[in-house]
Amino acid sequence: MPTRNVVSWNAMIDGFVKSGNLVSARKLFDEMPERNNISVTSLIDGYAKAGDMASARVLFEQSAGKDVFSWSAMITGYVQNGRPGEALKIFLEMLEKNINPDEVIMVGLMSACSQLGSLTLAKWVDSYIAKSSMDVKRAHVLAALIDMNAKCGNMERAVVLFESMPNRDLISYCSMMQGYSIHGLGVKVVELFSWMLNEGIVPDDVAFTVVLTSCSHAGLVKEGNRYFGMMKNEYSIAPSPDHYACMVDLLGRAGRLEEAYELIKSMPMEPHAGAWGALLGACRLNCDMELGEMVAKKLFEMEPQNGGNYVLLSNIYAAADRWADVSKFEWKQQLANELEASSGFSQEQQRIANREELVKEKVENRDFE
DNA sequence: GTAGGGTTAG
Repeated sequence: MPTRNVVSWNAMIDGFVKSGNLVSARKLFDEMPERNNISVTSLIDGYAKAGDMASARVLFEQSAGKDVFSWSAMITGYVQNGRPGEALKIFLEMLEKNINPDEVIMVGLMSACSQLGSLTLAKWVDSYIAKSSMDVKRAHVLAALIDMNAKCGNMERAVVLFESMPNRDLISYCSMMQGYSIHGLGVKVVELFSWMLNEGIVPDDVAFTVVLTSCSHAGLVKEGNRYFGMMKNEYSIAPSPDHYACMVDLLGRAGRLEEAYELIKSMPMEPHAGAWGALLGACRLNCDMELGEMVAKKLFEMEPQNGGNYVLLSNIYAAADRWADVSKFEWKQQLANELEASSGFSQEQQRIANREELVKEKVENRDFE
């Protein structure tokens, strides 16, 4: 029974993909006597999850009779690898092939749209879904719609969608809170967070990241501290290095540099560059040259290729009227930029970024009707 | 036996 055979091969391929063993997945794929769309989609997804969109693309182009699943794997692959322009492009290609998108594809497209921040596209996608026969009440679809509208600057629409939900879950709350956060409405974020708790929804590490960064940006020190404690004590979530970085940022912005520094030193793990970077930003904000120099020195060692650190230190010197030091570090920053530009990885990143910009521009000028 | 929503800097 050849059909049955394909099914078992596919199950094995998917097993390898899910466990991250792409080499074995590929080996099976090459060796199997007969392949179908499912084999291809599994492997495309594997490459996409591993960040290798080039291989995914080759496989996709080679496959005959592409279906919604293979298109979907490509679209979400680009989205998850931060290449929304490519996701959009391939979506448009799919429409030209007269393949109808389903909910999963639209969720991917909305995520791409959020990343692009294009209100034009957001409006088109929103009405496209409304006109379609898709189930708009599905949690995935709604959360994506809320996220897209909030990130593309249509908060009113995001609010309407959110309030129309009969059962809000953790993700839709996070989308909404993040939306308020982006728009500088930290007080609303805190309010929503407590509503969420009142509804009996249990926050996770991401939810705390959202509320903590929001408190930090809005200067809500007391609340931030409270949530940080709540996360550890009431929900038994061990703070990640990123949570610590949020708290360093929160304290630092509020001018409490000493406490911020103490917090870094008290971390149970080695602080990452993000935490030190938050402290350096705070040193700049509070014109603390002594601590700033120390932190900057550490960061120059940890990530010499990051030009931003040189900028921050030279800003600190500028504020202190130490112009000789300023020019010294501006020169160093230039060096760091050149270093970054000369590495192949960054060139690739730059190439992608330029391409994304181009696609975005085209989208803005396109008539979505 | 295949694809899906939320987080992190200055």
